[in-house]
Amino acid sequence: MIVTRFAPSPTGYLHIGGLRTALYSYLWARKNGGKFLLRIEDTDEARNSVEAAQAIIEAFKWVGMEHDGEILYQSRRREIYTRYIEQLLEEGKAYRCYMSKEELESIREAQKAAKERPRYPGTYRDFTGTPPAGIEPVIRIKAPTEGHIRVDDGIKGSIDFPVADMLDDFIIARADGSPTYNFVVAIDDALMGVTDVIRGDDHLSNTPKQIVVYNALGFKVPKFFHVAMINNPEGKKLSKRDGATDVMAYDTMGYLPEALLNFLVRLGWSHGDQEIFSREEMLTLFDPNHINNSSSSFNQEKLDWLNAHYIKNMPNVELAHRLVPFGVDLKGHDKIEMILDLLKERAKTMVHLKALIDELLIAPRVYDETAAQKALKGDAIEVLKAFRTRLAASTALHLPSDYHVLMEATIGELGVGFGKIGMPLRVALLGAMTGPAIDAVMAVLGIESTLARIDSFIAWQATH
RNA sequence: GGCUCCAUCAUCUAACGGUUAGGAUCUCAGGUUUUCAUCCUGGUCACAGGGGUUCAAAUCCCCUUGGAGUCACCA
Repeated sequence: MIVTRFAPSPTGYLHIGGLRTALYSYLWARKNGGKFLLRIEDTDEARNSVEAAQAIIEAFKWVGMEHDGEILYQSRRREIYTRYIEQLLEEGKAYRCYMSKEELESIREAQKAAKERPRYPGTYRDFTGTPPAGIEPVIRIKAPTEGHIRVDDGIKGSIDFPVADMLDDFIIARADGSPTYNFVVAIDDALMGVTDVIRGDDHLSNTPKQIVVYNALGFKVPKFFHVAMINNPEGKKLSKRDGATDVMAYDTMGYLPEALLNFLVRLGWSHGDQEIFSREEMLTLFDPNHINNSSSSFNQEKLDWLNAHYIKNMPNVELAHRLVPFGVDLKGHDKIEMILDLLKERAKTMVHLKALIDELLIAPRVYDETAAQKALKGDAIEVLKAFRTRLAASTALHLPSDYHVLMEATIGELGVGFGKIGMPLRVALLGAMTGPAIDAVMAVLGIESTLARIDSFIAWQATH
């Protein structure tokens, strides 16, 4: 069985890059009928863990991703780690190091000055004498001193890390007894039964250390997939300065979770030429072995395009429902279908769609000057008045075509072109030169509102 | 600086050594739309550079260059 996990450190919110690796992990587990676990890495900053977990759960909920089982908090697993530390101590695979921070620091300085790699020299590795007084020891693990550690990565291939150039006897427990990251990660992954670790590229150089721990404890090393980072449009690492990195900010901005997920799944992974992936398709097609090995840049235009696509293709009932959190309540409006059909293909985001709905449903307070000027050329106002008269005399108009007939009749009577009626009407009803088909706008507004808007405009132009 | 990773259009990417290097976003030009948007059609745009290996290289190897990550009693 495939078991994956997402193991964020509690920094406050779910990062867009984190969501991608979480998504990959989720898809891979679910595709194989396995498990997708969640673990909070709060060995150090225990204070934020509750909020962080909630923020992550909230984001997971928003995109419709669910983890299996209970959330694991590393801060609550101290005894487990302590037990393994003691085990390693007893087996002679780890040892107490009494070197003071100051001494360690001066050694590092000397090494740097000599242009050597800063590393712990192994002073207490085989120490048997009496330890110096007054120093709380840290626990170091005995790492190999030569040869290579091989990481078989599902994305990068097989990588050989030369031990001499990158490892030393690293600390697995601090002076206060608390375990360190690389130690607990390996233990938890092993204990949780994680078979496939899908995580960010930035953990690649941690992997040899974790393998040392796996080996010392006799655990089976999982399969690793190190996904390259997401860069900003300038090609640099994505940071808070690049605008939205918080997943939930995309909700606020009016992005649909399915669009964001589709965008992220395609950012670094592909399936031939396919661009649009439903949840079901992701689930059946995703394969971490086809993840691209180079880093990628976040590009807003494509997200916008995807978002527009999902808005456009969403059933109106569903769309109306999703619009509620954005402050749009169309419940009870008898023209919901017409309104949404008219506007959804013009919206890039839900926020945009709300704006479009408001523009349609709320009578214009101001008229675009240049638009009005253009629309009122010649005897346009007379045409508008003629139309108004016809409209006032009409009853039972429902469809756009009903209003269209009325427009045709007006210009037929006056012997003018369609533009003579279309433009003035457009400005009168919407206050601008652009917008949805004008007959459809009238069908949405109904006779009363349409008349009112025309009258307002006529009154306005009389004073201009 | 050491170690490691990465390198195809502006961007996301395809290519199982043999293709006129394909698709998508963006952009541009047409068409549809009384307008705008959508939609449709078409165009511009890429194998970082240099060496090898091979009948044949975007693809394999090496070097250069350029990016990135990481080197803690952080995670």
